[in-house]
Formats: sequence, structure tokens, C-alpha cells
Amino acid sequence: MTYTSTLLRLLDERGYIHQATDAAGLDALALQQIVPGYIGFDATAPSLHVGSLVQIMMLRRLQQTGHKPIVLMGGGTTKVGDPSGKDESRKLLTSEGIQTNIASIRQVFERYLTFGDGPTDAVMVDNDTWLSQLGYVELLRDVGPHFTINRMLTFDSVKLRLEREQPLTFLEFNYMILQAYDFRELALHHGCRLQMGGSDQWGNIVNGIELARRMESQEVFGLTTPLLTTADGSKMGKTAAGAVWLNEDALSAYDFWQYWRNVDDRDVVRFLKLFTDLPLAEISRLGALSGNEINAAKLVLANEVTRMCRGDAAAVAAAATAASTFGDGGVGTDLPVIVLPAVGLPLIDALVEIGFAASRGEAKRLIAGGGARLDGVVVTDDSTVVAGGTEQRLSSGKKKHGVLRPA
RNA sequence: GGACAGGUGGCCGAGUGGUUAAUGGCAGCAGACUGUAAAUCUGCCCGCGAGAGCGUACGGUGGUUCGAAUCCACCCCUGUCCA
Repeated sequence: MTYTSTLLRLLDERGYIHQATDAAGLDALALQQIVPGYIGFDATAPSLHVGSLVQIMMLRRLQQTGHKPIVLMGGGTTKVGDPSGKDESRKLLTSEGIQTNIASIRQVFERYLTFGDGPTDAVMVDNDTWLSQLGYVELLRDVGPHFTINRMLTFDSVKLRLEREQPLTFLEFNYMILQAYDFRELALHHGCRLQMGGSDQWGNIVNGIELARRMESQEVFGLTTPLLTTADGSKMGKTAAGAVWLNEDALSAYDFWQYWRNVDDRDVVRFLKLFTDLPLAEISRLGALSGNEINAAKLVLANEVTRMCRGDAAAVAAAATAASTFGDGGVGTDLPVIVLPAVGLPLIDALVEIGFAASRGEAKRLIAGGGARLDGVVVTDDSTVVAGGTEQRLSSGKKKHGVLRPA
């Protein structure tokens, strides 16, 4: 399908579109007016991770093409817990915890979007402000008639849980209703005409559209992104060390940069389109690189994404550290550092302290397996004590490096 | 409330009295090969301890036994069907 609006053309070219409820209608709307569009985000953790980055980028694209992004924080829905794609119930958080998380998450959005009061400035809203005001009886009366259980049972998020014979509580079952209510609320009070989200949110989005239509006679649209998996089929954003967090205090810029530097060859072009602002021509040039040369494209990817998410200085420092660490065996400024006492430090303790091993036993196994290195030299004796006095580079395998620095 | 089926290590899933810290798979870590990629192959994969070993662990609590994830009792939780 060819689009005429800059919004849909951009989204289409760069690979954001998976499904749309009425692509032609949305295209036409985007030509006529500023389209306020929203995406909902969890507030379950103090930081979002790379898994949410496509959605953040979608909002950025919306703003880039002259429309208005609405960031919906799920302060209220987080109290309930989204059953979509989860095979077990989520822990419930306290209100204070949720508010702290929202404040922390907002910092990242400020790097991607321009907030303010202008017509295309981004706004952030919290669905707790209206959800917590809802009365049960009123909700049943106003919203209840628009949902049938028959239909609700057909949604994948619900079906999956039932098929797997896993519990799905009434609380979670109601999640889709609350989420649908959000769309109706935003349509009513913010003129919102579009909800976007991952493909797993399709059911929720469609519900919201129907509810807005039935209650407000307002035509609104839905658009989903492909569920992003890495080329080897795993969900994006999880690595050894855990999730790839967007907030600086949750994951260092160096590790963040490394994540992008190490993506699968097959993902490079796709990621450049989705996660950077580089022109498509430049991206296809980079994508044409083959073999060893593709590493140049990965460098660009890591630099660009880190710059956008963490700022220029962080990106430059991370790149420099990587160049030094992998290039000439030096130590960059971004590597993790622990203090090396003058009397020295047992190698096992150093590995644990710097975080390369979770326990002393694990550290020993690492050493026994030939994975521990001091200044690039493999150490196989687990009783080794690192001598104090001089700075040394401690490594676990070839990729994880840290610095032991005399006090 | 009743009948039945279940609850095992991060996940899935074997195991129905002893050599079981518990088969296998996934995930993870390390090694080889490479390009800080993928695929493949190899080793490791509860904690403490230099080691012998010790401590914890199969929903919970008690019990039977020389010995229990495995048997018994009660309890908790989940599912399916019935009321």
C-alpha cells in the first residue's frame, strides 16, 4: 500500500507497521490535521528497556512528522497487571513505587521527545488520574454493556492462559477493559485519534477503538508494530546480565553501547531504520557491507542509538572505551572499576566484586574453565592473589572487561 | 461443598523408597573457530570450603523407615468436571 501522508510513509519505509485498523483512513486523517496519538507504557520498573524502544521511536516519528505524541503511563493499570504474553501473574506494586518509576522513566522520554504546551509538543499522562476515580457500579453500567465475555475469551492473552491451564485472575481479566477505557478517555479529553503499540497489544487496542466509537461516536485508529525479536528468535532486550535498560543508572552507557555493537548481522539494517534517524540512503549503503565490513555498520548503530538515548558525551566515551579495550588491549574510562588494595586481592574475590561471577564457586569455575584473564593473560590457578600497587585489567572471557585500580 | 488431576532446580520436564545435588531440553557462563556476528563443537551450570567435606533443595507441616522428591496424615495452592 502506498501512503500519501508523511507520517505513514515514514512509518512504512522504516518498518514500523505490522497491522493497522484502517490504514487508508489514518493516512487521510494525517493529511488533514495534527494527529494526537498515544502509546501506553508500564510502570513496573524504574526504567524501560530496549523492548520498549520501538514504541518510543514511534512517538518520536509521530512528532517528527508534525503530530502530537501522548505518552500514557500505566500508573493505574500497573496496579492491575497486564496478562498479555505473560504466563504468570505479576507482582503488585505500591502506589508510591509506581509514581517513583514514572518519574524515572520520564527522563528517557525527554531525550526522544519535546515536551511542552505547543500543538505538537509531547505530553505525558498517567491513567491513574482517571482510573482511580472510577466507581465500580458506574463502570459496569457505562462500559460493561459494550463488552461480551464471549469476545473477551477469544483474545490471545486470555486464551493462552486458559489453554496452558494457568491461573488468570478476575483482576487481570479486567485489564483489557481498563485499557480500552484509556483510549476512550484520551479521545474525549485530549482529542486522541490513534493508539499504537506492539502487536501483542492488538486486542487491547481494538477494544479501545470500539469502546471509543460506541461511547463517543468518535472514529479512532490503531496501529501496531511487529513484535521485535532478534534474528535468532529471542525477544529483544534481554541479555546475560538481564534486561538492556534505557536509564543510565540501570545500565552503563558502555554496556548499552556494547549491546548494539553486538547485534546479529541480520538485524543491523532493520535496527538502523527503527532506532536511528539516519537517512534511508545511508542505511542501505551500510547494509550493503558484507563480511567483516558489516562491523562498520554496527559501530554506526551503536554510536547513533547511544547518542540518542544517553547523549553525545556518553556515546563518544563508550565508543572510545570500546576502541581502546578491543583495539589495543588498553582500558577505557567506561569500564567498571573496583579498588585494588595495596596488599593485593584474591582473584576469586575480585571476580565476584566486579560482578563477573555471582558467587565464589562460580568464580572458581570461571577460572578453571580458562575464562579469567589478568591483563589479557589467562589465569588458571584459583588461588591467585592479584598483587596490589599497579593497575590491572581483569577480564571474563574476551568481552567482559574491568579495571582493578590501586586505591 | 464433592470427584479427579497436578505443585520438582531461572524456565520446560523426567524421576514413584537407597550409587539422586536429582535424566533430558531451553536459557546462561567459559573454551575452540571467527569479525566484539551467526552457526557448530567442547566444558561448566545451588551455596560455603584449598580439600575431605558441610549446608541447603523437589508446595507446607508432621509421621513411617537404617534411609523419602518418592510411602502415610493433615494443610496450602492450581486446574478440570460436578453442586
